Amino acid sequence: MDVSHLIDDLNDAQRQAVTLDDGHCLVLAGAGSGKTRVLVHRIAWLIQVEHVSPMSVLAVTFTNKAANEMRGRVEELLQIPSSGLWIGTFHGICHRILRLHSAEANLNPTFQILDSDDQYRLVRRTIREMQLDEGEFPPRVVQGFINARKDDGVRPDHIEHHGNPLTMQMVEIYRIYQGACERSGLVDFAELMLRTVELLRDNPNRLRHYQDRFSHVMIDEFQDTNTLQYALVKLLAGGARTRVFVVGDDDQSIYGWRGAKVENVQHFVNDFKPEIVRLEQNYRSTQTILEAANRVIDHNEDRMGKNLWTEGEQGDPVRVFSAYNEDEEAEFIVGRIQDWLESGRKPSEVGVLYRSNAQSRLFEQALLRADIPYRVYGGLRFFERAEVRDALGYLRLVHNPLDDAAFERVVNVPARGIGERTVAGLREAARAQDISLWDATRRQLAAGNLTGRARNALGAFVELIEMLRAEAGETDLGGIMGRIIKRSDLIQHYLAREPADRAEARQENLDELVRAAENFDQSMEDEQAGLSQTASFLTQAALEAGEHQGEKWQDCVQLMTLHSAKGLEFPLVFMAGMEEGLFPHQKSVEEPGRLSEERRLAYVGMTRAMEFLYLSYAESRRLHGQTMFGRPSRFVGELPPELIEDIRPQLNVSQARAPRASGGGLPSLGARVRHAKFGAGTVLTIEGQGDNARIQINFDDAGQKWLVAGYATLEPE
DNA sequence: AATATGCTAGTTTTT
DNA sequence: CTAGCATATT
Repeated sequence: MDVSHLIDDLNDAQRQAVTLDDGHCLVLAGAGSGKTRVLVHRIAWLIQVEHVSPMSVLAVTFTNKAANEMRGRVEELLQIPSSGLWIGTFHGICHRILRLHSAEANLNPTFQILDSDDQYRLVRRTIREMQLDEGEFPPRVVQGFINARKDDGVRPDHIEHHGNPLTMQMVEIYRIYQGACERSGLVDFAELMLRTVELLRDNPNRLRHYQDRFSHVMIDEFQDTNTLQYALVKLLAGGARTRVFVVGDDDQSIYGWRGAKVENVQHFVNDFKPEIVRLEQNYRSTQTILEAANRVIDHNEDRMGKNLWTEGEQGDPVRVFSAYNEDEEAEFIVGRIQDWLESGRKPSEVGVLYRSNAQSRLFEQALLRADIPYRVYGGLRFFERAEVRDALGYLRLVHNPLDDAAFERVVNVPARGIGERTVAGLREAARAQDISLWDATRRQLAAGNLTGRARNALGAFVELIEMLRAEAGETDLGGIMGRIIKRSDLIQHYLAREPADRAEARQENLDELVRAAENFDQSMEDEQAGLSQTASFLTQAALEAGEHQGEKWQDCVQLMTLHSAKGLEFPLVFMAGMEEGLFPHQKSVEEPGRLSEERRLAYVGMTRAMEFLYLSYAESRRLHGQTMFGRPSRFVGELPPELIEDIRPQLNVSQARAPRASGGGLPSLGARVRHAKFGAGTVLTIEGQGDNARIQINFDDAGQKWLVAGYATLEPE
């Protein structure tokens, strides 16, 4: 069989990785070095050349997008459907394993996935039930605590609280929250992983089964794995003949704050003694861009070491623009985009990257004024929208009466006169008898424990759900979904409560939801696992929240955070807001170890650019309602001068705009002043007027001080 | 139960 | 400044 197509267009390093015929492998894949290609060709090579059964290959990614792309490309290369081959996200794979062995995992066979929004609600509910102060135990923080413990593989009993009462209380919330999940048959995202690891750890037979089955385990974006994911890899790789092939880039590890452990790359080297292959040839960017990115990342310590190069052109210098303020920065960028479009190139070839979402507004406004189409990444995805979640809440309750989270969500949406007091009574009854809210409601009704209004309202609600449940038995998924939306009166609810355009958008999304249900095709695996059509649909809604914005692909300028940009590429890239405090973010500067992650983020941003790269910063910026004077980001300073073109050389703030402080009156914002004791500094803030004014000054040597104008003697410098 | 007002905090995100 | 949330009011 001719297999040359599998290796012909690969470079030496890529080919070495693809054809490696023994042992484990770590591919250190630089940005734009063709790592997906290597993974895909590796899988094809194993199957076609080494005659490995597709059943024996497990390929794991972090996102559905990556999994889908990999599957598509494998099928394209092999020219056959990739049946038997397991390709999926960590969570998708774990979900599958848990479905297959729900009994051994001590899970209700009809368990459903609790997504972050419903997890948050359940955690908040738990805190309230425990009569704890939400100020002292913010649900967000507790949710993060629980997930972080789970990501570390830790159950409440094993958390070291060192007698710290706050920690002990959080552990207790974790415990009670977990109990509520179990009773309702709900599994959160982290739990999918943790249960699977526990299942395999405590079940030697099951473990051996998977170890025997998977002779090849491949992991994408290995630098993003957390403790639990690494544990899973180690378990699966415990089999004598299992070979592990991981691809990653320590320089692109930007998710440490959510539990990713770059150290896993080093651990992998120590634990598995893999062959290490470096992919350093880049097929994306110009020499200049790569050199600049290399020089920035070079300031980090403890790297595995890697130097990107290209056979491509030198290219233009990296352009650095120093704007007077954030408005001028946005104007500049939009002006350059206009030039780009006038030269005949496309909006979709442009990426505007920034550190935090709040920065998008400026660019949205400026692009709107210039009438340039744009798309902002982030925000809610289809299955995360409130109306979709509300409708799915009904489906969940219809499907599983034990699902208290779903019950809470829909019992009074739309408002049907079931108030907080009524629901509180139901919760108490449910807890007292250790039954679900649904059963408690039915018993309360049957026992005649409820008074007039509440009884009628709850009676109608129960009737509604039971009617839907009866109908569910007689029609298909699309039919049920349609009836849920019709009978629940959700659309009326939005129309009455919200402005027309908003409500119409919700209505369209609900129509879309019905269409999605109608067109839903259950996978063979789900069917074999004994899942109902509805259960599959709900699972997919939780596990794959859908496209961002759900809009059809348009030719738009792409606005996104640096984090979202990972994995993407654009001919023209702007990195905006390159200021100390903003990027690197202040919080990352303060916490040790976080700065190098910020630098990796800068590296990720720069390596998105194919042809042209602009970095810009504003000398003054309104932030939290105050005008701040920042310094350019240290990352700008780390660029080699010979690769840079300064579009506007940085001016001293006082020369640029600010009139000099004049005797008598108040100095201007940004003015340079001199104080007898503190020396020279820059005026940051002025509050009030005349002699009572308070002036904040950033002294070059003494740091930031607040002074009162009437007492402090300030000389213009 | 829906609306008005006041207060506070303010990175990054996938599953 | 402003969005999101909690409390107060009708």
